[in-house]
Amino acid sequence: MARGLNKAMLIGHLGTDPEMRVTPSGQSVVNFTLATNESFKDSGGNLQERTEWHRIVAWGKLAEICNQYLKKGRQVYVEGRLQTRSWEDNKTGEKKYTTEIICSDMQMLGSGRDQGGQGYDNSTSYQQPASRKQSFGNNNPEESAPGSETEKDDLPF
Amino acid sequence: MARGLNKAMLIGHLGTDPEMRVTPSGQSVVNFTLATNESFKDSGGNLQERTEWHRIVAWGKLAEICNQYLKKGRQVYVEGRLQTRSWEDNKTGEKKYTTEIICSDMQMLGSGRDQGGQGYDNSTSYQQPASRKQSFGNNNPEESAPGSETEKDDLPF
Amino acid sequence: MARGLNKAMLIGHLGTDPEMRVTPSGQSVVNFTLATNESFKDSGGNLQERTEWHRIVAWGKLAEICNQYLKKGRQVYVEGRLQTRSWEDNKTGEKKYTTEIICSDMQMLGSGRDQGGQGYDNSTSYQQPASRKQSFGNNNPEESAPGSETEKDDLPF
Amino acid sequence: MARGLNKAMLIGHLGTDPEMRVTPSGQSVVNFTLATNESFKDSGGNLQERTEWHRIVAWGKLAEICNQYLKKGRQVYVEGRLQTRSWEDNKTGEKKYTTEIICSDMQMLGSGRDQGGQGYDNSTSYQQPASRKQSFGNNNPEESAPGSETEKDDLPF
DNA sequence: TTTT
DNA sequence: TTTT
Repeated sequence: MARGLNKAMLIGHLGTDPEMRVTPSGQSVVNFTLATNESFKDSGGNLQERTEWHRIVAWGKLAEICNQYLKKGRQVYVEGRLQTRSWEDNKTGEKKYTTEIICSDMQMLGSGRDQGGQGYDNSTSYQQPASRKQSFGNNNPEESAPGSETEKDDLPF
Repeated sequence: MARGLNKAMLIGHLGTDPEMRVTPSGQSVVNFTLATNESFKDSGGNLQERTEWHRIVAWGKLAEICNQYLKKGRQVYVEGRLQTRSWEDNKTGEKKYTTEIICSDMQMLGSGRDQGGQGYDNSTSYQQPASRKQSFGNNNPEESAPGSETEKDDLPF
Repeated sequence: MARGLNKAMLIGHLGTDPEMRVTPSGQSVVNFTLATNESFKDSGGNLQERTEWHRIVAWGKLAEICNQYLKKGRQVYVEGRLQTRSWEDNKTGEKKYTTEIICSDMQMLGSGRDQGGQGYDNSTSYQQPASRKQSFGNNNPEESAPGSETEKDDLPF
Repeated sequence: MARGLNKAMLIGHLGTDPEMRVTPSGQSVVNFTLATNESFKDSGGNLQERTEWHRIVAWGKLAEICNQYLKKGRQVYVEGRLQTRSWEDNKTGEKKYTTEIICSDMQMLGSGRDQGGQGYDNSTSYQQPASRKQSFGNNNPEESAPGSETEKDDLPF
């Protein structure tokens, strides 16, 4: 359960193809960068553009889906939580920090035609289970009875 | 899975105590209203206040927690999806519509001392599982190994 | 200023062309509907689809931009606040309620090629000023010095 | 105007009193850190707690309000955009990166009684103007109109 | 009434 | 460095 809210919501384009790896314990992780663009006027009244780059991390099945369907240039919606991790620079021994968005929901936007798409279903989205967050039963039990196989399928399409 | 985003996020105070019922199939549902307040200046420059009322619905364990811990006046954060349902007015036979927020995440805010609180843990929050939404594995499998008992407990405190 | 949070965030497709009108006081208003789609498995394990329809309202320049660039079928991101207004049914005299999203930010998504697009810049977004909300100076004054003409232009493209 | 969405939403407690400074050009800036807490069960099924720390930056009037009313320990809602800036470490000459949330909306939560509060209006919130974002007129001019009946009903149900 |  |  969260005690406090920690949420990031982004719409942007992938700057790189997703990079997939598998942890020693056998879990899938994917990393990619996402650019969000913003225009503003500077103090001289000239229209300027700023691009902000975000580091996205996804785990498990969501990682696999990102790896399979996302490509550099693809427009996506990403929702997740902010996480800053520290690591030691091998060369200097210094402690460094990186802030990442741990993705819990991803949606492909647009038609995918000019996005390097090759026949995927571009309007599908994917959401992580809330199992880590101490769940409290079904959201709407009229739709999904106890014992249904809802979560046992691997892929929804 | 969502195809598209449908999200509401509210911070406000309960206008009523939660009302709990159990469906014929044995599922818990809770309803309450939430007031969000906004101030603005009218065209005369005078500060005006507007209160917007929202109808909140929660299912399952989240319903039970709302029922147990929330009281009229309590300040909460509510996240959910918008849903408009129609029903027939018994007296006139007319079709009517109500828009509700189907709650998937709730957090109690503040210290609870002057909120009618009687000893509850005011900083706990609760989130629905994403089981209805075709999940894809654990959010961060390093923390919650396959086969762990994460979701088998009833209450997180 | 808001006292409380009242926010809706949607990604969906327009179900209708925007309908524009001008109020007696000369203000532009636009209305359109937005569909958000969600798939889920029913208790029998079958994939079901649900479409939720939302009523979107935009005012002022944002209304004009919606009117000019949006078309039925267009995929957009919409952010706004929930507002329920009541009106009297002319035929029955009954009081009725409608919940709408008062749009404060809109973005066109995708490439626009197969969306009825006719040469507009599809990646532009538009955001309402916060003038009604008791503002407190510039967000980042290094970028927009006092006295700059930031808000005097009508159209950003 | 944004082209793409870049939004962070946080509810947490200040880890430090806000630190205010004034830029050479005379603009106010405030910095503080915000802790968001999350509980989860580890793979052994034990309840663990994680605290995530966020660096918040506010400009202009919003900076002044944060400086005046916020204190270490205060619970707040913060909304803003993610921004990563780089700087050179004086000692090592290395390039380093920091991700901050440029605050555009802030709300004090709770009653403020045990939060070091000294008579401020604890339920006030503050929102930046959207002047940098190329605004398009009034959000809802019907509300600013003298004598409109829009807001006179109390309860919609 | 949208989209895939 | 916060909070419960």
